[in-house]
Amino acid sequence: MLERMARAATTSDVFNAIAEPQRREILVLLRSGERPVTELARELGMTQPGASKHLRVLREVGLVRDRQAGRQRLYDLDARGLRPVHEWAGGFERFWNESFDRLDAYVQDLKQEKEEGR
Amino acid sequence: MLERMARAATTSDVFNAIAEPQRREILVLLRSGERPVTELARELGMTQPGASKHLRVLREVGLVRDRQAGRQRLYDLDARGLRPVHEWAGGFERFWNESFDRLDAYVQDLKQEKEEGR
DNA sequence: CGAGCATATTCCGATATCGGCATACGTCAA
DNA sequence: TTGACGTATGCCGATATCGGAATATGCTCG
Repeated sequence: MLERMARAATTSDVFNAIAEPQRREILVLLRSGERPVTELARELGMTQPGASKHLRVLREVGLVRDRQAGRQRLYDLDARGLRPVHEWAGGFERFWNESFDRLDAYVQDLKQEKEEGR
Repeated sequence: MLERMARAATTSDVFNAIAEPQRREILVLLRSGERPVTELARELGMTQPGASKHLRVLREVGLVRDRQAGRQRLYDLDARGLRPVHEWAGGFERFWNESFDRLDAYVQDLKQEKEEGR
């Protein structure tokens, strides 16, 4: 069934789902509690259909849950899917610290040269 | 100049750059040291042009550095750009733990019921 | 300089993305 | 039931993505 894909479907994994800035903003907003679509749209300055579409993606990768509350549909955060992202990036911690050390050493060198210079 | 964009350019931010699985694999490989393009391609089972293209993206967002070494171009990890990703995801730690707690509580409940049942 | 290896770029096709707009669906309340 | 509100879906245009294949560029050594 699969013809060649142009890019991993945004709907198929968390890394793709959070590649879109507005979706990250939605997730951040949801940390302070569940919300109906319209309110999210308003808070983020997007249209209602826009918000709905992003929420659909987030739901499909399991980052949000929804429940019906009267006429409204409340969306709620389910952050468990972000753990793999955190862990994956964390696997590089040693390396960005290393880079920092190098940078730090470099800055130290510059300072020293300057002081020795005058 | 900017006509409407279909998606944030993959080349413009780290979140998009790491949305592609093969690029994540490249980064992981580079943790064990710098490598020429061909070796990366071989190790990941991709074509040379394919590897080059992914490396270009990674370079443009600053996740890798390259240096010329004879005929080869060696690519090296610069993981500093992954720190924001780690931190962003880390901002949800409290929430996935919460979810875990809930799940845990639920499992406990099930156990208890079972024990009380017999 | 010219051969040859290493890498980058270009062009292509198929597909996916995102935003906007119109509209369908769903639920409640009178 | 009908109306009104809240939300989802469908379609469109512009653009970007990815992989493959061919080809261009770069660098080194004889």
